[in-house]
Amino acid sequence: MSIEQTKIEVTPPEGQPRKRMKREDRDREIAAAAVAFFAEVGFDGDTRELARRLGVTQSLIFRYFPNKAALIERVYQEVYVGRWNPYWETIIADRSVPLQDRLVRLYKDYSRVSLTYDWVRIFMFSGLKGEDINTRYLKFLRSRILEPIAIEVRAELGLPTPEELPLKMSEIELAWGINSRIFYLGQRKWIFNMPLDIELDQIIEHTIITYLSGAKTVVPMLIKQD
Amino acid sequence: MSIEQTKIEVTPPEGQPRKRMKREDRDREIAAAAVAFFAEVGFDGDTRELARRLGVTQSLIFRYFPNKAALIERVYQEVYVGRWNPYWETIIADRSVPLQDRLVRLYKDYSRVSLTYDWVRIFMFSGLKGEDINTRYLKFLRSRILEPIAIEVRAELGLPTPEELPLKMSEIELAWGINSRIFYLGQRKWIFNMPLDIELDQIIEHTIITYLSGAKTVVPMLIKQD
DNA sequence: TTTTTAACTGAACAAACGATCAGTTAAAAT
DNA sequence: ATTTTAACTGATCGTTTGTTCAGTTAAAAA
Repeated sequence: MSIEQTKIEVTPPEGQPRKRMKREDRDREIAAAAVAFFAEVGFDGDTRELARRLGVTQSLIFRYFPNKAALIERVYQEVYVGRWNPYWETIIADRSVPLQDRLVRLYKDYSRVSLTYDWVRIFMFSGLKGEDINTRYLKFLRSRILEPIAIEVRAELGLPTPEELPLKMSEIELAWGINSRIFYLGQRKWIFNMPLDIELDQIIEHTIITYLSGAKTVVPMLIKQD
Repeated sequence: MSIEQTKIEVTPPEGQPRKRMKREDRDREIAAAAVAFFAEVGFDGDTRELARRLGVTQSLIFRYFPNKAALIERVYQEVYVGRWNPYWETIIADRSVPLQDRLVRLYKDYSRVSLTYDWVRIFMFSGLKGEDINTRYLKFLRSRILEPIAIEVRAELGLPTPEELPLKMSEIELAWGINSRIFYLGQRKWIFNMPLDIELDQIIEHTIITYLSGAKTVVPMLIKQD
């Protein structure tokens, strides 16, 4: 599914001139290298260095992408669009499994893609650049993950369904708490150089327990307001 | 305390040549403008544009700072060191006030500085640049805020003191949850362009309630493990 | 008013960068 | 074996950027 599952040879055979590749392969190779490179140094990283890492000349990059902005756009596609797993959306609604287990399973899996070096750093670089792709991603996340979670919490606590009583902003806001927790772990590790002291799986479990026990206290209070 | 409390005139009087300033004043003016400028565009922002905003020539900046790196170092000082409020450390330990109220008060005040445009964005820019100042700040935060909170939670729940039983990593990790929640709000607003749907004060209250009710469930479990 | 001090300017340099293009050559087609 | 195709290179251009410095001038000292 994601690009790095394809084994790509980047270092050229020592001494020998680099073999020519089919357009499609080279295109993917450049895109993959660009993801790794820009994740490391940011989007101001220069194309000569990127070319050097690929073992090709800088001008070749511009034969595959009309300009640097187009290359960056491609990086966004690879990371945001290419790595979303629709399976996550199905886990949440499966009421044959206890809610706590569903959420733990969901976030353990989600964190395997969204807590990678590339993902975390590119998400921040693009956000700081003012790209609207971040806003779009988070709106998507809210509708596909956070709102469904808030709905399941209603059911779990025996409260009215959203049809009977629409979700409050603050219920969804409570669910943001889970994501903020998870994402912050990635930032500590990949941006702030503060490695986690305990195991990720354990933190995720505690995060879910904390969220659910908080929700039990707060949500009934919330839906009574005005 | 912080630099922006001093009223600084930045736009030069129309038409008139810019008045000369005392070294100390100009120094502070440049530093303050640099904070705002780099927060907006990142540390790759060019010094000519910064000078333009100040209404001076670019070469003047280099008469006040030996090079760009020194100017950036100054920005770190302004934001990280200059805005820390020791009062926060005293709120936590005041047992004449209920713990929930202490934490709400602490984080409402803390968020007034750490959820500003400048603070959030510069924190990320410097982190992505690989500066160690972020790591140092977070270690400081952990020792001055998070560990004290974990200690107060022990007391609140009638559990052994840290002298009797040292704090577990996972107890501190649980307290990170509060900060990650707060910081993420700042990122949504100032980086991802996802304005909050409900009031900040309310979110903080829910965050604290959630943390405490989660702690009541999780902490007794944690301190029994090996 | 005159002299001295130091805040400030304008022009310039070298390095780094995105982008272009005419030419080269490996590999596929004949 | 020869031709055709297209992947790739190397050199170069124009801009932007950090940094320097000799000279200018407002304000303080005399």
